[in-house]
Amino acid sequence: MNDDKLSARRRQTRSTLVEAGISVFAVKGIDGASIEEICEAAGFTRGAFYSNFSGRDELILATIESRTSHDLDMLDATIERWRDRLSCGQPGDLEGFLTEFITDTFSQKVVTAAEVIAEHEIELYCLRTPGLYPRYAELSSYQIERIQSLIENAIGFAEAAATIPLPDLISALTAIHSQAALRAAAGKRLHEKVEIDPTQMVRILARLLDFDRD
Amino acid sequence: MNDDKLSARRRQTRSTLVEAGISVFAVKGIDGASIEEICEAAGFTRGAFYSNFSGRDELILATIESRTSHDLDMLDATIERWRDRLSCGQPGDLEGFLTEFITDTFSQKVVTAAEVIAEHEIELYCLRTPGLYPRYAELSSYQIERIQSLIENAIGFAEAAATIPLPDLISALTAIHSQAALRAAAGKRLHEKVEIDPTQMVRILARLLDFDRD
DNA sequence: AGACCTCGATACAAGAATGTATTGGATACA
DNA sequence: TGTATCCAATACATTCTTGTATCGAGGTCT
Repeated sequence: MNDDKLSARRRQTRSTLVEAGISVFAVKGIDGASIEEICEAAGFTRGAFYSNFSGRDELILATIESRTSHDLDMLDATIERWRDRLSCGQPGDLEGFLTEFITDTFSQKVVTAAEVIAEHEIELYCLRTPGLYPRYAELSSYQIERIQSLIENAIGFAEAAATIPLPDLISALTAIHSQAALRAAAGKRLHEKVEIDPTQMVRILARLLDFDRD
Repeated sequence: MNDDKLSARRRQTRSTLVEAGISVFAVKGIDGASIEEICEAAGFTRGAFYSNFSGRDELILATIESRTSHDLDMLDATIERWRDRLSCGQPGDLEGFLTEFITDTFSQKVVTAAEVIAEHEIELYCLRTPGLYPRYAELSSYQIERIQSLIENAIGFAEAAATIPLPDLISALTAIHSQAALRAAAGKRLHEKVEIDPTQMVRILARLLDFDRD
């Protein structure tokens, strides 16, 4: 987690290995991928790997740390953007507003098909690896917090109210997004970007809100 | 798929291996589980395994065939039950009706934590295994068909109309269910049963329908 | 420039997993 | 009872994977 102490070279190597891991995991699964394969994909040898990580689990750990930290930055930036927006006027048309909101919140999260698949793979891996689960759960909860904050803002801005408990609303949206991403990734080549049509989520979100406007 | 030609003994062995596979997959992941481990869990040796399956993929295939055929039977039975109900009266209170419907449709599907996790594991494995994906997709689509049929019935019975396209409605419900099942399975021991509180799904479904009643 | 240090490559040993070929016990059948 | 068949156990050869211990190139500091 603390990359700070590491030399630039080392940081670069680690990050290359992490990226390679994602690519290989998407094809072979986490346990199906040998350390050797990952190193090969990264252009290193196993020597480099074991000099940087104690083993597979530590690579996974580095992967979720890096991924989450990136996602959190994106979410925080989005929160900022929407906070600004709060002060400068009306939402305009509802459809457009929600579409923009959903796109902003969810679509920056993941890009290539490989990343989507690897993310699901990692989720399961952490679920069944006691040493990894607590950290995974912690990092997930940070993301949920941010998303909740975003949704609260947006709802307030739209002068609306959630008609179901907020946690349920959020988990529904993330579930739908996560499934949609996986479906979209299924067909594609690994490095194709995954585009998720926001209309399903928009429609559902719209239906789960009450609008006080007259 | 055609167990018909097999002797009872052979059928029993295969099914034991399939069950053992599910247990082991849930702990080790599909690629993390050695054939040996699966056999050990089943009380057989590798000789039995290779006498029954050509390799890991064929075991997975047998697993999804067996699982799906069971699920389809359940769904068909549920469809029957609801068709009967159509003829014998009013839905009564809406909340109760939807709760019963959701429970009926989704809750019989999966039982233990191990099964939930293994199911997700298998989904990803099939996604990245070209030889398995077509069959997996085919079997999934049968299930979707049944669920769609159920939902159509229920909506009609409740004298309601979906306010978003039916496929979107269904995929939303399955996504929510699937995520809820995984979350519920996460904490538990492998053979504990997973209970999914239907209220989230009920509330959302209710919000996604328009009721023509007066 | 020279000594030091960092970091990845190489070589090696040990262990794990796979798949096959063969064996032996049980069961069905005549 | 004898015999043929089926099916899982055993034994074995091979390949894959892992982790460590060592080496050496390239950079850094004085």
